[in-house]
Amino acid sequence: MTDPATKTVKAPRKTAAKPASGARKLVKAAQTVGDGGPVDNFPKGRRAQASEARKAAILKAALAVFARQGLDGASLEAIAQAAGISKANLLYYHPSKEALYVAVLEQGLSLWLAPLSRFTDGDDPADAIAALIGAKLAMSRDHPEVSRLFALEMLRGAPLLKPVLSGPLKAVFDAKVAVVQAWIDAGKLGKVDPPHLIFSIWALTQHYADFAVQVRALAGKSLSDKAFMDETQSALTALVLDGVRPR
Amino acid sequence: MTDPATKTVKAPRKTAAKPASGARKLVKAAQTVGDGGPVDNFPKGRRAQASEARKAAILKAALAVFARQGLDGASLEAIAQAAGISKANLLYYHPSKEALYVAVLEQGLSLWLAPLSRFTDGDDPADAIAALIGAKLAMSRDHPEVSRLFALEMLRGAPLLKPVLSGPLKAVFDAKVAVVQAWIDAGKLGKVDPPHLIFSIWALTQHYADFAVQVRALAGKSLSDKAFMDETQSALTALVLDGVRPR
DNA sequence: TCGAACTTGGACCATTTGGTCAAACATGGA
DNA sequence: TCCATGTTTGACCAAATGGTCCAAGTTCGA
Repeated sequence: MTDPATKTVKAPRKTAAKPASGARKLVKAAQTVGDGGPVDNFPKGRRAQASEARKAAILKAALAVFARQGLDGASLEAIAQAAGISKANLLYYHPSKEALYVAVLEQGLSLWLAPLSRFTDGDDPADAIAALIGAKLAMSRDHPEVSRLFALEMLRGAPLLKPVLSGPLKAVFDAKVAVVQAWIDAGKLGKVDPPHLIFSIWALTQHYADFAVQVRALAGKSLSDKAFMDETQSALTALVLDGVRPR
Repeated sequence: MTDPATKTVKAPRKTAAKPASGARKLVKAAQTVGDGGPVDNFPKGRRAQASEARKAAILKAALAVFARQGLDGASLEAIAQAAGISKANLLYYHPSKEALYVAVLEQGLSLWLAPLSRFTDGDDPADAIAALIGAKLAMSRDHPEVSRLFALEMLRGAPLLKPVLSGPLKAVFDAKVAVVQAWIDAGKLGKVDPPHLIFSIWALTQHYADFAVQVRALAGKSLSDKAFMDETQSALTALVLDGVRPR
């Protein structure tokens, strides 16, 4: 603060579009995926509790709205209303719409990455693959909005997520590719293309969240239907493991 | 016009949200998918030609912008600029943003539905399935924006497309499910779940268009790369036909 | 050649919306 | 009890945006 003028200016109405790189924050969040974040379990006062509940409510409401309407389509007013607070209050917790969006993305990131992280080398590749399919499908059932949010972000060209994709995610991805390759080398798996296998499992499972409307229109069911969930899981697992050709 | 007042009022600024059902138009478009639309090949004047070219340019520009930014994120100004005309002129051709969006969707519908329509009963299910995968994958390579546009529409809950989904598309879908079932009954195919097989093929192939950023970030390639295209096609075909388990 | 019909875009307008501000309201510790 | 600190919101503001209007071209058939 050597310039005395800056003291009074106080940012003259958002000049130009700031770099606004919430991307950095997302990369950090992706790296600390397993640890569940800061624990801070010391005794909370009523106020702190209420505040935390509100913050959670805001993120939940924002996720719901963003996942349906997209970043541009969502209005702060709509999110605030869904969270049961005023728009001004919403902006008290998150300085801007994009910051809120980043916070939502950040929160979803761990859920998003968890299944692949748990995909580890084991005796039976078939079991590991089945487990991965199960985990991702459960994710599509229990948190379809998260899946949709990420799909939306990809469709935009992932301006905020790209650093995560080519950074932390690529690291995990490469590791899992190696795992699959090891299975193939050991003769435990047919000669498949490891990267494509992972893409395939993602595509197959996320489809049921992202294209849920279509699935519902054509099959008449959704994953929230227990029978349909089971049926889908077996169908996908069978497809990936054995394909469709008669044996 | 019994009320003299209405004469001067002249619709006081778009009253309430009209039904605005461009959905009807879409359903009709979906039904006439194969015929390539009205042919009208009578001699065209210079004017008509230019007009047609402009219309095409508009739809192309609109597709590009809508597919990236979504209905809400896209601005008429941006589309007009991409098409090289003024916003007012754009609105001369399409009465509203939503109407333009519907027109774009309508145009993409035939491309979108074509591969499945061509999926017919034949001697060898393996060939038919491989062909379907090839066609859908080619679609992802040659018209990724169309794929993304539809994905975007699904993620929104398909407000405009739902009638198409549960109408014409469901009809085609059911027919193809029957085809697959017949193969199974004839012992030409393993005991797969026909609806899920179709969903799977859609999911697998569209993934490479919709999640192209992610694929590029993780695999370093995209379908426009000939080698990667071939590799992807074999990988997906092999997966669907034979699965990953060693034989 | 001439005018009716088709095109085109600059100026405008109303509304929506992201964001700011200051004043009112809690609340919990001293 | 009292106030410093943290919350909450209604009133506002400026920019962006969908859409309208009208005047100025263009084209093409008669």
